[in-house]
Amino acid sequence: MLRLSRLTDYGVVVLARLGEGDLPLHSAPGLATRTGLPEPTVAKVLKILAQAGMVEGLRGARGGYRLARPLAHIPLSEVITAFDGPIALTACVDGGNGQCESEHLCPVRGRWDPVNDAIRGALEKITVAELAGHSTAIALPHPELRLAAE
Amino acid sequence: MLRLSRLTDYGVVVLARLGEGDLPLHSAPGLATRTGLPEPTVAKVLKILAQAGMVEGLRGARGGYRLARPLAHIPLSEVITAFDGPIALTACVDGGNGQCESEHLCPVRGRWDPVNDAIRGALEKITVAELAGHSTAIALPHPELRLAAE
DNA sequence: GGTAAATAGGACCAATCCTGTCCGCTTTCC
DNA sequence: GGAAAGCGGACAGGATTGGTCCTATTTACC
Repeated sequence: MLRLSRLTDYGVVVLARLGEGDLPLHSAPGLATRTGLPEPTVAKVLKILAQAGMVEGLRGARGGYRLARPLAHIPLSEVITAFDGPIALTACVDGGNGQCESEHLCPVRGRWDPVNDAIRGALEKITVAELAGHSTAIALPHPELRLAAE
Repeated sequence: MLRLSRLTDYGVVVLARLGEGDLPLHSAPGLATRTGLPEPTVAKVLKILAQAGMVEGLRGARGGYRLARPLAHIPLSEVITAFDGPIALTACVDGGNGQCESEHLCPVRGRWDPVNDAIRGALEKITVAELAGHSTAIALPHPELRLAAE
């Protein structure tokens, strides 16, 4: 179904909550109650977001997480990459040196790259702010996501 | 990794081989040897392609499969839909009535639709012929896959 | 008319991947 | 010094997918 992992979905939701701006700092337990997600899961999501540099974690009592950048500067592609790894539709991507045993027989060798690039490009153009909907984002549907050849 | 299923990948490869045009008819065992894929898998792929109307199966001895349409008329989105189901990045899509228990808490409710539409649009624009590369396709990289806002 | 070859359809098992959770450690405020 | 919170890793359960096999049906050839 071309689905991205559930963690990625959670990541966007958590980021959106973090950007709601009433408080600059949110704790993982607090975010858990506000999102309706289980607390250990939210903690895991925040850890991944912190490692990827989208949020900053402040340790110690009265600690918590805050956005490292405004949501409008976080492209969706970055969230997906943090949780799901590189954005690519097939396993045989970007180089793909000899890891496919039918390589010499494969008629589509290397042809997937432009497709992957197109998907990547689309996901780089939309930001989490636009998904959250409470920002300076353009109203949906996104004009920049329409394709040139239409 | 935003990957589509391996079967889909096989589907494209098998379609590409079917379109190589030397013979109009190919048997599943024959395609298996020509693609380097195990025969039962190729058979399964062909059955799915036949159900989806992209290839036609001719039963009986001297039977086989042939393309129902030229590859240039088979968009990549159709192959993906046949193997992986509807093209959507998240589970909460297109309607999504009450199947998400945190629905009332979710700040990104319904916002994914334009993203999904953009991906769908990109995958409808490219055909299997272009992936196969032996056709009347435009040379890569595909100009129609570039986004408008660049 | 019989046999062989090939598709059609479905069921099945194994393996992989993902999810969700938990633990111990470190840091910081009160 | 204690409590609260983040950090890092490990781990088991479950769902999904991949790959295989079996049987029935159809058709060409002898």
